[in-house]
Amino acid sequence: MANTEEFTRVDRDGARVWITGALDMIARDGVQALRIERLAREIGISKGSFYWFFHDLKALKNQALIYWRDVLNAPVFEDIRRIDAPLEKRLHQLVDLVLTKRLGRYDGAIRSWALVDPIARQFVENVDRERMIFMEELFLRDAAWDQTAQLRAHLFYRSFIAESYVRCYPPKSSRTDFIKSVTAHLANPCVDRRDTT
Amino acid sequence: MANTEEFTRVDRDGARVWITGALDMIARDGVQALRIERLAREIGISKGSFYWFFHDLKALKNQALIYWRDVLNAPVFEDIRRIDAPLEKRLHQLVDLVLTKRLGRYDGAIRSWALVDPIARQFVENVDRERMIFMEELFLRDAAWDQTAQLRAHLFYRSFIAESYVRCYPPKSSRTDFIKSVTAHLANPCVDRRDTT
DNA sequence: ACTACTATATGCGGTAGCGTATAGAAACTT
DNA sequence: AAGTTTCTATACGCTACCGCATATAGTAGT
Repeated sequence: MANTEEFTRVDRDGARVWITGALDMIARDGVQALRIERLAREIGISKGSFYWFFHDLKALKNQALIYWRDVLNAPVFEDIRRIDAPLEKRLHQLVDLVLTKRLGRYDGAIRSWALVDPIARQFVENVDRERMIFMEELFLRDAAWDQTAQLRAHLFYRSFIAESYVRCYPPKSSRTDFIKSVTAHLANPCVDRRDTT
Repeated sequence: MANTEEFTRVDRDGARVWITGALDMIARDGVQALRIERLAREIGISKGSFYWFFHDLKALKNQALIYWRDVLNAPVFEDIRRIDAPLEKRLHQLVDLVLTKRLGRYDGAIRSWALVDPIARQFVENVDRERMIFMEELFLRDAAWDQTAQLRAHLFYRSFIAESYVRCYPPKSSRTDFIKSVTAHLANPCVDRRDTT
């Protein structure tokens, strides 16, 4: 964004090691802990390599965000769109991809990062927007007539986000139990609702 | 926990300035950014004062967590319990206290902290547990007969948590619109649900 | 004079981390 | 086989301080 002249080397294989390493380090210790030499030690590659691929730490961080957005998120949409199944089944697929296959493993870290850095925040906002368009589409296609579809889509998404930060589940429920309940509960609209007002 | 012999001074007024200042700084820049001298400059009090109240940074951090747990959370329960009203109204009160009166303003920061620090994690887990007991109680009292009460309590809570990290709302909805919808949607159980299986 | 609290000065560790330069390995041209 | 590209390893020089902890003196109220 600021630096238009990016290295052409950032999409090479060697660079990916640095990028995923950076994401791991950020996930473990927070963005502020991400340093070049520290990371070099961690992934077992010398510092010289770093300066061959990136021009400084800022560049690496930027690439990490781009990587998260483009190679860790976008493909999920495609995967889920491809299979044609009822909403609930699709949601299970999504859960599987994001939680058990751990495609969403960096979400928490990057959101925490976004709390303290405007650039990261921008990325998160854009990704959220894209994801929500996808989610709403998913819910609306299944039950276009229902007014609560959008709301349910958002509730579902937020339950996901909260997964990174909340380790508390209903009594006698495991994490997977809970997620299954949420999915089942939100996949179908509520036709008749008790009115207590 | 580790250091049993705490200063008796930590609950004095002067200490509270440091503690809330620390929380503010953590919220703005992350835990790693919290330093004694930096904070002294920020709140405009000299460093000597710090060492009069706390014995080191670790002690301050601990007090910040205790403060968050005991004076920023616990009173909310009392407030909501005191008023006797239907669930939905109570939830609105809760939203008002936590979001507009900003009693939950440090939640995001502390959860991010918990991601990288086991001690903070411990606090968050305990607070979550207490809060969920309270929330479940709230939902169950209103509709003890309903099976989804617990689930709805958790969905509601998680929507809250996600508030710190997601700035994305349904099309043409403001934040308050959305929160109102969520509250209305989750306050009442679903009596009849379309079954598509 | 005593308690509660603040300001300033000092000392100084430490040390992590940046960026560059330079040489070398491995592979693949030609 | 020599040359070129791609990537890695090591060394250096530095330097910026930042930030901790203590000591000591001062203010203000009671």
